[in-house]
Amino acid sequence: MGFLNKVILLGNVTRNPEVRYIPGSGTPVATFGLAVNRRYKQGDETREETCFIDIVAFSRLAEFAGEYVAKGISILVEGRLSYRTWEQDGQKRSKHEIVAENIQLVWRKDRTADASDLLDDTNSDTFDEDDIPF
Amino acid sequence: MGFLNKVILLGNVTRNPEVRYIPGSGTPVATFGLAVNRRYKQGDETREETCFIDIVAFSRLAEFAGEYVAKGISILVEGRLSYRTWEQDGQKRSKHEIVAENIQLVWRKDRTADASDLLDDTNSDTFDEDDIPF
Amino acid sequence: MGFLNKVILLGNVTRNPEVRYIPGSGTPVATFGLAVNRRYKQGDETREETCFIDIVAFSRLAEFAGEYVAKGISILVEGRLSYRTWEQDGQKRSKHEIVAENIQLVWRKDRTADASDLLDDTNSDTFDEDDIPF
Amino acid sequence: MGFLNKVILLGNVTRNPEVRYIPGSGTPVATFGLAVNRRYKQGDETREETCFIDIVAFSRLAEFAGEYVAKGISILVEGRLSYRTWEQDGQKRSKHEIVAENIQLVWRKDRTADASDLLDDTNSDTFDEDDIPF
DNA sequence: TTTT
DNA sequence: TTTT
Repeated sequence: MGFLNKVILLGNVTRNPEVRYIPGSGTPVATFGLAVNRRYKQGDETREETCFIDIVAFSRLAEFAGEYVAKGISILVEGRLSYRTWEQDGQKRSKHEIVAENIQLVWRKDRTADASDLLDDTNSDTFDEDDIPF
Repeated sequence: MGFLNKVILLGNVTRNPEVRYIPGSGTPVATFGLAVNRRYKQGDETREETCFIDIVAFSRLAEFAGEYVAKGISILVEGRLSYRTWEQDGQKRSKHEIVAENIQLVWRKDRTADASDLLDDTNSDTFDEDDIPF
Repeated sequence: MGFLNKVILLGNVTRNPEVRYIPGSGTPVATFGLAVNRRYKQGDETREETCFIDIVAFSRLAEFAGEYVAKGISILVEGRLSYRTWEQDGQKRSKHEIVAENIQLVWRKDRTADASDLLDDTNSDTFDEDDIPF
Repeated sequence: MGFLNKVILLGNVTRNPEVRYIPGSGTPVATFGLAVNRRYKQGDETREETCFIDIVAFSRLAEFAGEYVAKGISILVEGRLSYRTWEQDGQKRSKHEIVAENIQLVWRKDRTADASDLLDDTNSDTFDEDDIPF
């Protein structure tokens, strides 16, 4: 059957990549953490919530990650959502992570130069004139 | 700061939506499960892995889900990846889920009419040279 | 430099695919049209606008398109936006089209089972209680 | 009916935004150009092609663009593909552009720190541009 | 916990 | 386990 599984995240790296090698094939596998923040308004308070997720990269992209991705930098990750299950000490465990298919290093500017506050009302047809802050 | 958190999934609904109402505001919240399969080749075997993830919808989209989404059907979900943490019996628990921002009901045709076999070789890490037809 | 060019469209096929073969290599190339509608409200009128765009597929995906894609059906196309320029009768001409990287055949249900009207207000944080139509 | 029209582009701004105001409503509208490059391999040569497209932003996002977007900078644009038609001097004209729904300012690092080379082999086809039959 |  |  036909499916689609597409994830695009722009966020901050929370852990340096760890690169391992699959026994046998020797394929490199890199794992690191990503934090994607989101600012939203609740009444007149601005709140923030953060999505933490692990990123996994294979092969050449793993080598790239091992070399250029580092804790604290901003990256853009395109990939697919994955769900892994395993047993640990007789317990079932499971985990969501992103299998990266593309990684872009970006350097985001400071918050004055950012459109994220506007996000919720950016459709031309739901625009609230009173809401413009400048 | 500026972030991007975009997820698009086409898969099968694994559980009928459960609709609850937020105490106080009464905002409807619907939750249901989605399975997104992926077929890939390992050597000359065709394998399948499934990503299971919970979908959460709010407000009008929750009511829509409660009315039209049902176990077994195929849907397209656009939304954002979310990570929730809470305490349960003194234990820290956490969970990834998708906050839906758009849901489309689709009806997929049978597998003969599908391009998913072609997709698998596009990952650099599962690529099988013998498979190229030209 | 690093770039990202990602397009995902769910729409109706407006022309049967035409399949040609690149001289020399014999690589198949399929071209067909796609219409993606959008419904929105202007005041209290519901309006509709349609985005027409040509889709190009290569190689195995072109063969798939030639076989299964047909005028009138609904498909999901994932790909990248492309801009071609050429000369015709001494005139510069140019064109945007989508280079498909994945095509899924879908069969959409009738409009009663559809969330597209809800699209503009589906964020939990911009929800307007007065707006709920049921 | 249900449709999906989602575009995500990371590229360079080619023209400073021009901000106009819709007569009557006074809604701001910003327009500027974006170039999204793509590097790919043809045999053992690395080639580059560029997709040029105009971006349109409305309302608060238009004001944001007028203030922060400038020729030469890198931005991430999320939006939808749009197709406009009009008459000019008795001639039918038409145009594709992106209606922005989110803009992120990013600052990309130099090319050594980039994964785009790795991306190219993920397309199953490496076709020869000179051979396209139209 | 699971869909096809 | 966490980034800004």
